[in-house]
Amino acid sequence: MATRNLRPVPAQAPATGTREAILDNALQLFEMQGYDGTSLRQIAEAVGTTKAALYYHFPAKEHLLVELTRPMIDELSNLVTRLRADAALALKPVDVLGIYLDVFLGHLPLVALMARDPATQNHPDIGPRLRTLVEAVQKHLAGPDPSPERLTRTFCALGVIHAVSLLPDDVAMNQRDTILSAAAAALGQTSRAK
Amino acid sequence: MATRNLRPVPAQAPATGTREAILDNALQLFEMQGYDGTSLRQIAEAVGTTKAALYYHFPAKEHLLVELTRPMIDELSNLVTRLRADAALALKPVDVLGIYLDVFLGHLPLVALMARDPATQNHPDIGPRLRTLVEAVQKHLAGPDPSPERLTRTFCALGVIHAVSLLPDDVAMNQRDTILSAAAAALGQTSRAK
DNA sequence: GTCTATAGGCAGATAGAC
DNA sequence: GTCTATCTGCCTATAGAC
Repeated sequence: MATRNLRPVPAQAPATGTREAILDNALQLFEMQGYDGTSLRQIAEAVGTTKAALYYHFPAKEHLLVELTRPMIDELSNLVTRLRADAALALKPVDVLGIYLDVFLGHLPLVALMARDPATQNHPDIGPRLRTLVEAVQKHLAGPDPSPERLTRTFCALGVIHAVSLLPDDVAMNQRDTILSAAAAALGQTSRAK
Repeated sequence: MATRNLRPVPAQAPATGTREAILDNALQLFEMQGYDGTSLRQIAEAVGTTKAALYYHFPAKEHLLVELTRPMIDELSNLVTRLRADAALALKPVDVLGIYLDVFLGHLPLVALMARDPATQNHPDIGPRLRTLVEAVQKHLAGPDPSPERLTRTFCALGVIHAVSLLPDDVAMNQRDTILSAAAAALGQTSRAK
């Protein structure tokens, strides 16, 4: 019941069909109340339909979570694939942070859910997958045989990016370069915010 | 089920009485499964007692949350009081970040719960209070009439500290100065890790 | 594709014996 | 201070009409 003030955020479709309306409302409610704190009755009411209609579109409540998180998981997966292919090479740490940040900025409403909801983190198809992907990015940033300090700093740099979910929406979208610069600084690299 | 490696953390009692055992087990379960995902039956089983016994010690489930979070909320409150008294003065941004970080490190098991659980953030006696306190620290760090960049960087610096809940426990405890250094760097200040 | 009605289970919470 | 037994209500999910 907020976050739709200025221009439309590209990552969120305008909810044409019923199925999209369900996902849209479910995401908003999950974000506010958490997955376990949100009942199918609430979602159905928000959409303007009934619980039974929900079960026509989704076989179980947890499938809402899986469908909602899939796009962002897939993008992270692509990033990690790219990192693996690129193993020896051209991507500098700042570049990796930038791509990682852009994935997060492209899915802001989702980030809050994935970063904060225990039900999401504990779902067998989501939590382990997400942790593996983040760990892969972190290991890449740390480089081979990292010192404890370097390791800690990679966690800190990712922490900056994960914190975008706490930013006011307009700040997050307009300050991309500042955030990247802060993350790079936390990592111990300097980057000119253009 | 961890976090007890080196010197004892003063904030976590060893659970002597039943009441403490209940709080102890509740915290662990809330951390793993979330507040809404944890039933009183589970807590009672973990403690080795019954649901009814829980109700002798606590009038309702939500009081577990309030009791668990109070110590850390109080410490944050003290920090903010200190900042207000100190308004004109001696505490540099890096000092503030250091104190803030130490509060978090002193309550690591709690941080995960307060940072990530929607039920905690939505509880009327916890969420609003916590947000007010963090906002006060953030405003103090930003200084008077901050630029958008400065504002973003304060969020980033706090994001580094909030990320301690994601660190492996041993890293968090042993790398205090590195974390502080990264947070200061994100803010745009340099700090020598001593 | 959406509805009404309902099954079946487990949640939080209470009563009252010991 | 802790127990057994139970109440009430909401939850996820299903059956079957339209």
